[in-house]
Amino acid sequence: MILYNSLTRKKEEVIPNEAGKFSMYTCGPTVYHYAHIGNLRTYIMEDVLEKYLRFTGLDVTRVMNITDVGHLTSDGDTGDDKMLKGAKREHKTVMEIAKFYTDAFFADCAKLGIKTPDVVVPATSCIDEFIKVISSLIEKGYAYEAGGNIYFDTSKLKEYYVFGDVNEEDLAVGVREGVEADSNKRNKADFVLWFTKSKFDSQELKWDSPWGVGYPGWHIECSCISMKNLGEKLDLHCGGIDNQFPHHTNEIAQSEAYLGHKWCNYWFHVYHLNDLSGKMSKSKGEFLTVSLLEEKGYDPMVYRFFCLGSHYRKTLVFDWGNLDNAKAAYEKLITKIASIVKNTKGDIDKAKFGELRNAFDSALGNDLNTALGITVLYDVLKADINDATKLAVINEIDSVLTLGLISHAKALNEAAEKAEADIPEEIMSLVEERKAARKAKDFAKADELRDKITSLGWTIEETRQGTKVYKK
RNA sequence: GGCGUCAUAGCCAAGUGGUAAGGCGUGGGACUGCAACUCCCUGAUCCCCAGUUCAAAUCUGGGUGACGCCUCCA
Repeated sequence: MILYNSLTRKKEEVIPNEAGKFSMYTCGPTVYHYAHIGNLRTYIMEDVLEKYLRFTGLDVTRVMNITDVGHLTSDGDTGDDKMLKGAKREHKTVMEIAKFYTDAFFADCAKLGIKTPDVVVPATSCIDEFIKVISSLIEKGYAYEAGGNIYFDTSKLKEYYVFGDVNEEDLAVGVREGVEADSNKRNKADFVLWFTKSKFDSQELKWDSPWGVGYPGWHIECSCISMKNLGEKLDLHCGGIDNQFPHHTNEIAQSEAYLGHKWCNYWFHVYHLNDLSGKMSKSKGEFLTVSLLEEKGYDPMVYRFFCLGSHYRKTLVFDWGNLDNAKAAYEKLITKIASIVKNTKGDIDKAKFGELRNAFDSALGNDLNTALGITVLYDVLKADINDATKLAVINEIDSVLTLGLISHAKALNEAAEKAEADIPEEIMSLVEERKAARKAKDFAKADELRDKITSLGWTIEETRQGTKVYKK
């Protein structure tokens, strides 16, 4: 496939290190709170990428970390630990918080059709690995101790700013409020590998290390977890665009300093979901979670459909009107599929099947053009082929898009049948009464009866197939 | 200030030099007692300026705007 590589800033043909196999690393969540739907956009797009790579025949191994320690709100020496903040807020221990929000994260993922990666690793389970790599970095002269902490020395690298041509002098330091420069650092861009003497000393989770009792910096976990599980050469690393710098830049610095050779070939960054006022965050505006979407009557799949309608390298603006737009489109799509899902007779037209499958393949194969992939879905529905063939193609497409197309369509049909069977006597007699009124052209009475049926929580419609009654 | 991404109809969006796909919405129509459903029809010269070319939304140069990052963030 062709994919935009953030590292080279070009679209490139993806060539695995080892033919037929593919290693993929994903920056997982910091489990201090629920994920909001902006966070989840990234995981949705990564999920589609993973499934598409499998669709093309690659044997993908995907690893994700869970950040359950060491992620400070500031990388200076002064920030709070996010995990500890969460724990304080909820009067729980850090481990309880981590467990709770890890479970919540995967529950949300499941609702959105996001497959759990093959390997999921909490940072706290790899402390030995971190210590091993940090020790080695010190030995090799890439890290130093200052003020009790271990820092990575970015001046030892030939190239540190790999994602853009940055002149360090031009970096604005402390542009954000509340960020202080750390005077222990030898260079502006140096970052902490291990904390022992943080000013913030109430850190709950600490481990012994050659440099004293402490805890790891944020960046080291991803490098170590990736190298431990996927080896010295990684095919693709993905994450949200905001992680490009400093997190991913630092990962490359550490990993390649440690390994002594190139580490990861392709970098995939998903752009943000914004609201009307800009970047979505957990602290401002509505805290949009999957549960909130459900409460408001949106199937989580509608949100997935909304995301797939746009390109991962484009900022997507969320507002309820846009989501309604996606909801209407998604429901219409399901309705259309529901009308063909019953009719599976006939042979699959192999040639047409291949043609349509190819159309989808080349859409996704061109820098993951999911919007065009969805268009292929409409082409399939309109194509002059039998329903069995249509369903076969849709099934293929949905193995990548995971919009629950066929299962939702079947559920829709079943629900309609069930609803019909479940209509209580009381409603049924009103419906019959209304039919009689209509026949007698007493439309005032018919409308009155429809209002009554509606007020009892049922909906009645005249469709081409006759009167349809169903629970709201 | 530096770096990066993006810029096509009300919204989402395709398009990778040969004369603007598709979806949602809107408006109109068919059907229906009405409504809903369904079906049909309906819209843009592509942020601006200059250049290359027989031909540019697509290439080049210069602007403008939005968003992101520059040590919390997906």
